[in-house]
Amino acid sequence: MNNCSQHNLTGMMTKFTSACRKADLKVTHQRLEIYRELAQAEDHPAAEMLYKRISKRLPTISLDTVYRTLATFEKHGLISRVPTLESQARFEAKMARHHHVVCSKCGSISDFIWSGFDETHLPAQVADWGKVTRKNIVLVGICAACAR
Amino acid sequence: MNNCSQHNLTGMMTKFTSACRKADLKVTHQRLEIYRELAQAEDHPAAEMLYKRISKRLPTISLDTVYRTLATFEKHGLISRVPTLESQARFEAKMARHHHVVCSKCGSISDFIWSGFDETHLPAQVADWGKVTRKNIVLVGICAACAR
DNA sequence: CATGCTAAAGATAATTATTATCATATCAAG
DNA sequence: CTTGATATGATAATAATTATCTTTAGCATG
Ligand SMILES: [Mn+2]
Ligand SMILES: [Mn+2]
Ligand SMILES: [Zn+2]
Ligand SMILES: [Zn+2]
Repeated sequence: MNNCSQHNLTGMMTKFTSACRKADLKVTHQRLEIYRELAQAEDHPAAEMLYKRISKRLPTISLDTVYRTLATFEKHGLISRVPTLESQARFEAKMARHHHVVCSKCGSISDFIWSGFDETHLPAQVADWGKVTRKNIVLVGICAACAR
Repeated sequence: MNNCSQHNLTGMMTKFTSACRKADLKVTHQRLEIYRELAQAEDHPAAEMLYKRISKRLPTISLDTVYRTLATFEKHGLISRVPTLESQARFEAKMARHHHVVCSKCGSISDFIWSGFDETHLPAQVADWGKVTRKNIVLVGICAACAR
């Protein structure tokens, strides 16, 4: 788990920049740093955590900017919010289809892929409900570290 | 969707009462009302929403009691918290295995069952991560009502 | 490469969601 | 009915997120 090293960062940054241009979003220093930090994070950080990490390099950034920027990115489909059981929102820049395991003890979130599931058709009753845009699996359990 | 009328309420209340006794939880008026309200709700209400509904019948109840009681119930496995993308926690008393569809427009949460999925084995990599206790699917999309 | 328009950032404060503290009330055992 | 432990309600605190408003800085244009 979590050993799939993220696609090359420089490539992601280039794509990010052009996506901003396309979406009429200004490519600011803050946005670049927030995106970069999230893109290289493997732990699905919350806004507060991202803020702490970015502050080291960019001490003038405000927490509010992090929140607003994440919301903007999400709206434009540049990042996504991870479904969780806690009250704090968690984010990721990895947009490739994958799923999550959450440790109910330490709150860590890890990725896993399951193409077999991705290819399966949803049960018929779901079609009546409306139009599904994302299929996420959220496993909950106790990670190896927490199980000691 | 959502047409599976909840198992008979009286039965749920009886089971709830004996579960409380077994767990050394006092069977208070408030706990009964909170559980009853949640058991008959089909919409996975947040604490605030439950509070509003219960207040009509029990005007002296406090929001804090609702929060504490839900936390207690959850700890004892009497109810569960629904994974969501929003910052407000949502709950349900239905403990039978099932999954959720979330409307990203109106925030409504509906149930669906998928025994085919429930019986499938998880991919091998997950076993290395730790011990999984719950497998939830969270579909995100636009419900028929919101799609107009 | 200066100028000006406009979106974005930062400071500040306000909301919203949830949790803690503590005095009083209530459950349930004897 | 008395008693002792627990739960509740009042109050206040904390955590998470969002709004307002002034200043700053992308970036298009000449
Ligand atoms: Mn992920
Ligand atoms: Mn449900
Ligand atoms: Zn853990
Ligand atoms: Zn809807």
